[in-house]
Amino acid sequence: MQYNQQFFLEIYMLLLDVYGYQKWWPAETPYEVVIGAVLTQNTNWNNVEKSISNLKKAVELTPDNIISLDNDVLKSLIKPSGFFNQKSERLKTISSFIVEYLKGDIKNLRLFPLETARKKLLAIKGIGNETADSILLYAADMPSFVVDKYTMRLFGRMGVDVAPKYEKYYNLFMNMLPNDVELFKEYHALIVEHSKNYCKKIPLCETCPIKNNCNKTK
DNA sequence: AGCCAGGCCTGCC
DNA sequence: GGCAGGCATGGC
Repeated sequence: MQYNQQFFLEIYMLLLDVYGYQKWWPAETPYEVVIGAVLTQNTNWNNVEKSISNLKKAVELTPDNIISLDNDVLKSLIKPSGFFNQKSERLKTISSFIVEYLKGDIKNLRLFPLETARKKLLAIKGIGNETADSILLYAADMPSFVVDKYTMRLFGRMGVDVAPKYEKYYNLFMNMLPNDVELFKEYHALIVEHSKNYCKKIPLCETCPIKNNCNKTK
């Protein structure tokens, strides 16, 4: 199919019109974004909220406090969001990175060029593409588009045939969209909001509000 | 009752 | 470089 800058902006406008501003990421501080980005790996956000609530009741959310938590305590606090053995370690690793290389403030990622900051995050064990880009975009306010399974499924259905690699989708969005942090934030949030309800199974497409743009329903 | 959720790593080919 | 398998809980 033919797609260009206009196509990607049209889909954005369409989603915005249907769902309205999402105002992502749902967190009180940039560091809480980091916590949520790790905890939501392959996990429903509802479960992540339980974990974050548990953490907040236990300590003030700072990298130092998370590092200081006993491992078993940390695991029990984040238990609702699953994979707690891996995720407890990942939270400590990223927190140590923030303390050691960013003077305790994830916002200091902004001191580096985007490419450099991205590579630093991806070098951390347990931080993959989506988690890194979520942190860059929503915690550090840097223009790194977040691609997730939903994004690939939705745009794959619409005939964007760069699947299935994250890198290819990432480069596509980075090249096709104006370099605008607020646009990136809202676009990803809208894709998620849309995908929670639609684009799962073909029968759902019958009532999909943007089905006219989807190859599968044509 | 299964399937899925805002992934990532490892090991094998 | 691609792909299955493992990781774990809670909601529908």
